[in-house]
Amino acid sequence: MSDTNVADFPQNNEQATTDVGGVAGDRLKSFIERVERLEEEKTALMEDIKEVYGEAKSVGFDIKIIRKIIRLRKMDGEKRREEDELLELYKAAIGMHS
Amino acid sequence: MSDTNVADFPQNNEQATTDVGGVAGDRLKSFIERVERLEEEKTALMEDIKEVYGEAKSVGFDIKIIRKIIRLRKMDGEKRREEDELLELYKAAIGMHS
Amino acid sequence: MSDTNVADFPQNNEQATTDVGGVAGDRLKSFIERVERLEEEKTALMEDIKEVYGEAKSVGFDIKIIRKIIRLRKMDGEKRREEDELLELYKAAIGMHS
Amino acid sequence: MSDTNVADFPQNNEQATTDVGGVAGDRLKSFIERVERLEEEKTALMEDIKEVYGEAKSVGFDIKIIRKIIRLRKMDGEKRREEDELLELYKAAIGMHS
DNA sequence: ACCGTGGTTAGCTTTC
DNA sequence: GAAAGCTAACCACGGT
Repeated sequence: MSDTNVADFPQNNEQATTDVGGVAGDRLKSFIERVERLEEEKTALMEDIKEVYGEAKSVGFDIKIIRKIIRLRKMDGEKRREEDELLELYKAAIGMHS
Repeated sequence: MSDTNVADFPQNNEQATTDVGGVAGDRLKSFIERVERLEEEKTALMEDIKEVYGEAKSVGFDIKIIRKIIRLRKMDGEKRREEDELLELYKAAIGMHS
Repeated sequence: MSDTNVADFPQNNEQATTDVGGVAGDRLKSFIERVERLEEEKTALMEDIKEVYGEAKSVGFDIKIIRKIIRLRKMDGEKRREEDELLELYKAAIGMHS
Repeated sequence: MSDTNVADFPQNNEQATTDVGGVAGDRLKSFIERVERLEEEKTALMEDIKEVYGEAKSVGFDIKIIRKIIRLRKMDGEKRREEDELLELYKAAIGMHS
């Protein structure tokens, strides 16, 4: 935390939190840390998602198909074309080559 | 959930969970729903992040600057980790196992 | 080159280059071939890189180490650039235009 | 070149090129620089490719379609499915919605 | 409203 | 064949 603290860049390290160069240091720092905390959580979530996919894969599912299904459900409606692709994937997965 | 349930596609809708076309329907459905739940959380998090940025902006900060600082700080962390890994590699190369 | 010429797909094969279905055939073809040529060069370059690694390996170096060093050096460059950009941003924020 | 020279890390800076810790410094440095040079060229090429796409776009072409054509030509054969997608894209481009 | 940039995801290659 | 790193494609945001 101390060595490469970029956020402190235009800031004095005296006791108080006051402005330097027109930038309210502490306020800024607080925003930065809030974002960083949220991004950490987001990263954790992304890892969780990956794990679920890994689990599904290890049980024999085709991740590509699952992803497509999820995307499809999100779109939900329009894009019938995607459904066609899914159908093709299913057929390929079953070994039913078109 | 009922209208465009693509996941059910190659599946019979009888009572049980059994295989259809080599795909274990219920198992699949469970994976899909877990991912969807996690992605919802992720979306919420992304909204939170946006809010923080918005708040910062409304108080006069430049979002671009904040983003760059955060990226820089992330790079610091990554760089340090890479350096540690490199050191490990060197040690291993010399035969100095940790 | 002649057998599966997909690019010609929506095109008439008459003498001239004119539009078919709203797509200017010759123009399109030219772009495609330029990209393909560049990608060939890129592929060659990637092979060269591989060769260098192979050579290094054959002389006893640990490729993993070399890769990591290169990545680290690249990060250094990127970080410096980012820092410069941040400085510019700060200056702009203060109204100190370079 | 002088400040963060990671490659020099476990190396003495005396006059000669000799081994330190079992690693032949100069030799290593040479490999690293060769790779870096090649990667620079590769990056330049990637930029050129982007430019071509940009040019095509500025003249009204749909980059997505061009990419798909190029991919298709590279695959050349197998993957009739891709061709179907291309057909759909064409139809959409022309405004002929399926 | 468009463009450019940056961040996310997906596919591929390569390594263990 | 599983895991990771790399590359490429995609998408969304912010700025102009």
